[in-house]
Amino acid sequence: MIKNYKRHTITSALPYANGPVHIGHLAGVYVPADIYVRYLRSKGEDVAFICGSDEHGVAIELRARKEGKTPQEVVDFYDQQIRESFESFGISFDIYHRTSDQLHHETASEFFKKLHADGKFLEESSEQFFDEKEQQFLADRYIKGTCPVCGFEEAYGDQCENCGSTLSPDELKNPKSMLSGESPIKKETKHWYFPLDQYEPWLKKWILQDHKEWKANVYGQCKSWIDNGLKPRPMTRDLSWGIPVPVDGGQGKVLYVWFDAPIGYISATKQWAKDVGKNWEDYWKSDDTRLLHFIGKDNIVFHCIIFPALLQAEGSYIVPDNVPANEFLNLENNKISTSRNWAVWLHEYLEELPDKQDVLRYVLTANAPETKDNDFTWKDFQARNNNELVAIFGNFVNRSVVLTHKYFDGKVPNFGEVQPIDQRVLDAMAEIPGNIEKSLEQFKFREALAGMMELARLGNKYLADTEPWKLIKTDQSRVATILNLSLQISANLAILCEPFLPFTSEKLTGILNTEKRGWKAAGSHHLLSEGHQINEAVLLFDKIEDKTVEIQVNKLLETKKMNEKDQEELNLPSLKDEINFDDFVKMDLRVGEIKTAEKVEKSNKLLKFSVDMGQETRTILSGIAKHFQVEEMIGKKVVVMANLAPRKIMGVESQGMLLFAENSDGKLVAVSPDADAENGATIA
RNA sequence: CGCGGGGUGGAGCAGUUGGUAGCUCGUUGGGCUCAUAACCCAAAGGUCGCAGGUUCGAGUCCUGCCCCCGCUACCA
Repeated sequence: MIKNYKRHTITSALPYANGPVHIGHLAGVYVPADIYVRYLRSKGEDVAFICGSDEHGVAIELRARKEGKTPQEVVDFYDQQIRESFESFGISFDIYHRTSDQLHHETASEFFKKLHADGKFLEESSEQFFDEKEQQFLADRYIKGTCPVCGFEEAYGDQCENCGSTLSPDELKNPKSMLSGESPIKKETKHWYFPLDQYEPWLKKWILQDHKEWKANVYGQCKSWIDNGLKPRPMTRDLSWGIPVPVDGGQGKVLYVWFDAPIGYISATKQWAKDVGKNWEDYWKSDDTRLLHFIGKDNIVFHCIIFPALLQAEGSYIVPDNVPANEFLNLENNKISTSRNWAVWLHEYLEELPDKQDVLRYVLTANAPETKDNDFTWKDFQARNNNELVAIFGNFVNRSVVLTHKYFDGKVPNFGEVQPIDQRVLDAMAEIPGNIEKSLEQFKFREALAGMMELARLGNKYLADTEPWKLIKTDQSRVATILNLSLQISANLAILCEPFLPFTSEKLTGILNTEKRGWKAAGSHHLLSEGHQINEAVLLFDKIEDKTVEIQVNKLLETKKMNEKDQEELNLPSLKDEINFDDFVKMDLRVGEIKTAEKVEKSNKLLKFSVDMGQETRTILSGIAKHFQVEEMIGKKVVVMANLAPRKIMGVESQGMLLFAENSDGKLVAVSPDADAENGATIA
């Protein structure tokens, strides 16, 4: 099934350089990729582990504008920060490159030119919305207007949030630019389209037939895309920040980020090959190279459909053998969000929990979102550290080493006669590396990690069963055998844990006073020779106290609260134009009581109320069905704008308006007078 | 009726071609004392999202529905 590959090119998603990286990035992409790479290297395989910053795209341009910086300044800052975070966590890239680099610009341009020269693109002109004030073409999502289907006024250019209709910007009534708020104009623009539909037969065979072993989430997503019919996709954009379109007519346009970013893998490989004196083409154009992309689930279509099709179109490249995409990690029950600052940032973790990189690597692997979204909690973090790393792994090693010093002056004692219980341990020890390998080859990192821990658990049980601390009084040579074997287990752990816990592996190797061994040595009980002097025990892991974890939880809550506040301030609309007293008294606000409430047919937003206003009862429509249940409204006192001109909505006349407060999260709250306010009472 | 992934004891996960529901952690009880009050043993704990259906028998197959997440706003 698995071909005999000569070398491996392993990429991990390029982080977008407009913010720091957090535990979600680590859990979904970089830790699994690093585990796999370290495992391959440990086996002596030829590996190129590639990554870098993705530094183009509309978001960076907007951010730079907002912060009053140049896009280059923005990406320089985050590139540096991201780079340092990865390095500190032991993510062992062979190269961490950047897409703003000259070499990348050249590589991407060449790639584009080649496809262009070979006639692989379609050129098409169309009218696009253009914001004159900002001098910018507008992506669908940056246009707002009235939905032609339901009349919702805040519909986006691609979809109406209210009725769910899929739209195109042309269908919107009163389109407005979200950048300037102005009405955009139509302007003609030309773009280069990549006709994905032409690659459908090839994709069908390549993925649906030949790669049934891909993870269910990946395979399913691809199948869905292919089955739904592929369409040409524009590979260029009307922006200024990015790689200029390198062909005639491309002035003022740049390559689409999703065209240029994956090529970043190639340019990074080029740079690396140059640095270490290798031939980059071996890693991208040779059939005996295995290409793997580690990504998150949001990137599946780009890495499984678009990029491979581009590579195929170019003609000289290999395509990925597998794309082990993970799902997402949540944090304390909420989606991780950069904009809402709901995250554990790596650079902060490193400062606040120093020397605990392996703990996080462990927790994120044990709880990796391999088949579905998972949740990271600090409580779980603490439990896994204390109950698994400290209690099982660290404790076993410590016991073995301390006993060896106590009874044999820190020299590896002689291995004597093998008893049945020893044999069972030897057998299990010999079997475990193969099991871990099998799991790793299927990208089941949770399972692989559990396999490694099984060996530590086995060690503890072995000591408990043989009780050398009792035997020492009667049978020293038996104790020698037991401790020899315990130390051999520890030496095995040093090898097997290296992909997962590289810092721990190094520490353990130091305690055992040996050289670092490769994966192929694992399973043996001759890793330490008799009489070999080992070093004093140092603790591999420390307990994490409640207080430490509490600080993190509180910090998270604090940050969240603060950000919510900021967000609220940001989101509070600026005050409307000042009005004079005469304008104010024109408004007739009154207390009303809701008598009946019902949904308006064919509208999913409108509720129809009859409101007791003292002298009269009015019919009032309100677009709040998403926020309130019909039942909870009945009997409620509300504030009514009583002299608003009546208006027909969905065929029913609405005689006034109910007042609501809108929170920053968009939730509506009724503005309710106390129950003893009389119906019809005026408000001033 | 968009499409895809997921919904299994308190938490995280396995469950192969349908045949008495398993693992790790936690909990409770016991044992041990070499070890970071760590370790070892045992027990309790599940209407397998809901409702139907096929079958001698369904977590596993079929139908319908519900919930979470992604595709779908600077988020891997």
